[in-house]
Amino acid sequence: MSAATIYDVARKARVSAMTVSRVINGGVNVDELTRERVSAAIAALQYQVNQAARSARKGTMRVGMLCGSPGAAYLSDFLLGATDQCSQQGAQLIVEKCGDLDSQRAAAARLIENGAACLLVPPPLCDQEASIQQLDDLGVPIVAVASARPAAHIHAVRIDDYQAAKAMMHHLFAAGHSDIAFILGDPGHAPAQLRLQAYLDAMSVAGMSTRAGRLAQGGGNYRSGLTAARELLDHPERPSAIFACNDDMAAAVVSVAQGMGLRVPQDLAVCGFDDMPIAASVWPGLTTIHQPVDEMARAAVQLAIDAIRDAGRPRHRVLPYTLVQRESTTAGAAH
Amino acid sequence: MSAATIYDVARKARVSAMTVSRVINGGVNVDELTRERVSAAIAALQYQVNQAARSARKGTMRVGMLCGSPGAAYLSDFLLGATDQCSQQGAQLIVEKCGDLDSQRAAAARLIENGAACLLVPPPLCDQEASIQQLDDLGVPIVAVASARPAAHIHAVRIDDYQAAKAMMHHLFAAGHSDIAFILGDPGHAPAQLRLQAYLDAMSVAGMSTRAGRLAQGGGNYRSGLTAARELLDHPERPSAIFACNDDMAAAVVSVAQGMGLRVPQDLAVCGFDDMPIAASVWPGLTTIHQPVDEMARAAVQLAIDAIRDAGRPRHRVLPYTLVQRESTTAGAAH
DNA sequence: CTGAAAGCGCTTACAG
DNA sequence: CTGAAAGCGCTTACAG
Repeated sequence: MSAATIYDVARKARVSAMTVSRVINGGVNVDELTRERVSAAIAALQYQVNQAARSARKGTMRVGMLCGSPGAAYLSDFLLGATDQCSQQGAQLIVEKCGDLDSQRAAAARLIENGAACLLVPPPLCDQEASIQQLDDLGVPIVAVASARPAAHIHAVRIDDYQAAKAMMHHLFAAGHSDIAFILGDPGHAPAQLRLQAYLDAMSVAGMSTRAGRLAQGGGNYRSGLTAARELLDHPERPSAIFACNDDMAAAVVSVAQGMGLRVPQDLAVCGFDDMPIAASVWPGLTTIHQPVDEMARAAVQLAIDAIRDAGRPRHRVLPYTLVQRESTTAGAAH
Repeated sequence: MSAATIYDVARKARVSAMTVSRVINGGVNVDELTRERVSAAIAALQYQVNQAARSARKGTMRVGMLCGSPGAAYLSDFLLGATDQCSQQGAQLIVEKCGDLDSQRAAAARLIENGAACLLVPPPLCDQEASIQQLDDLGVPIVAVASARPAAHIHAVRIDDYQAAKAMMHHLFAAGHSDIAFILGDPGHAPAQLRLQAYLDAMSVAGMSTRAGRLAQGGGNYRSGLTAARELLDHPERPSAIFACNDDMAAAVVSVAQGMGLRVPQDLAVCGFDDMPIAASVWPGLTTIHQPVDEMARAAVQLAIDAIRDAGRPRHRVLPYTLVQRESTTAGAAH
């Protein structure tokens, strides 16, 4: 049988299609009892709005996305989540890549010209003040994704990087580590600064002043992780654990350690951040913080759609992270 | 002014909307002169079909995509191209991730249940015979993407991996290299075998029998590239160039070489394959083969849509690759 | 608070 | 080869 239409629902609830439409669209001016009858009919018939028909009437809702780092590992997951959420809502996702500020301006202009009524801005763009400022002037709402400290006047979806890094530190403490080193991320990556701050605060609160040779600057990629790891592990007194600001660098640490004949995690515990595919594919698997990229993308799209439908105060959603325990910190650890 | 509708075109061409519709849909039974009048009107008015309205009438066309390696570097570019092409054609892209054969069966079933009328199958799935066989039984057309040797009875989009690798060999020959080593890719990656074959054939045709110690097995990722590079460069007589089966491994070769104090490209030329983001981000930049991932995705979607509209003989499209010359093979080379 | 009517832009039978 | 009519499923004014 084919899908139920608004008329099926109307008949079952003994109202007009108009009233069903009102209920669906969160409309006001519907009697509470009527609303319940309609809702019950919708549930019974498993009615779903025909998005194509809706779009035919209202025009297609378009969500634009600015993409500043085309090679980013999280991007494909983000696109998966974003396109799916758009489909479900009958919206269309349009994406433009861009680099510097000038190209961003051009890309944003193209998105808007093509009908984007709201812009999604992932890192690193969402963390650059000049970038956000420029977008602000465009007159469409902005949704920052995974920004470290989103401005109050724009929408935002993120995790709490600070608390997540704290949680990781407590995991290491609980595993018996006290001499923990940290590899910093790309200086341009704002959330990385929060992670560093959490490391420093956790060490300080635990009464473990960070000794010299326990911090190394990384650049976020695997190669920079190799260099940083060598720097930390060449120290005469090795740390017992290394917390890398992301998984790529943590994977590099494991590789360097193993190259030096160290066993992970027995001789050196290693942990990362982000839970990118590499975290599960190296051996031993990396203990890390899972960022719910897919859900963040869906949430961002939903904020965008809500903002398009009825502009309201900017909303900030903080999604829960998960500490994923693998073998790089705990021998024989279960997932 | 708002976009032109089919009625605007009809009025301008002095025909009915019906006839315009026929022309748009490649319909038969239209007088040649009428068709020309209509086409002219379409061009003059810059008419574009309102996909939402069309979908409202015909139902939304859905293209399914099976995703077997969620972390793959090409995936985000592929999704970008595929979603964009789908939008333009008023189709919807739905994606399901999967792993082994059982999960593939389930994922494909879900796609079809959700309305997918054609399935896009990227690597590695499209190169596994069992995988294709299983999908064949589903009754929807299949489009293999970047398959090495696509079966004749399914649609396919790819580049000519063999010719591309040959071209790379000729580039190296032209740069004065004759003692060239090769790092093999993931054994499960079928196109990698074509690249190896091209290397072997090119060496043989050039009269340069491959000496011992000139082949190293890699796994496709950066780490395996490190190991393979060390193996090749520890040989008492070093090769003058290394051709890695993909960019990740080529980047690793550069790193190992530089760690040994070798200058790239003066002491060692290095090249990769695929033109992933890493190829441009390392120093020196990697000479590599550009795969037009975006266009391949668009072409795949178009084949899918054509197959849905009117099932015909399977079509195989071979897209042009590009040899991208960067600094890793030629000192001071321009892009 | 609720509904009858008209229309979004296109396509599907059905005539001629 | 061409067109008038009806309808896809929904929403937008407009009444009441």
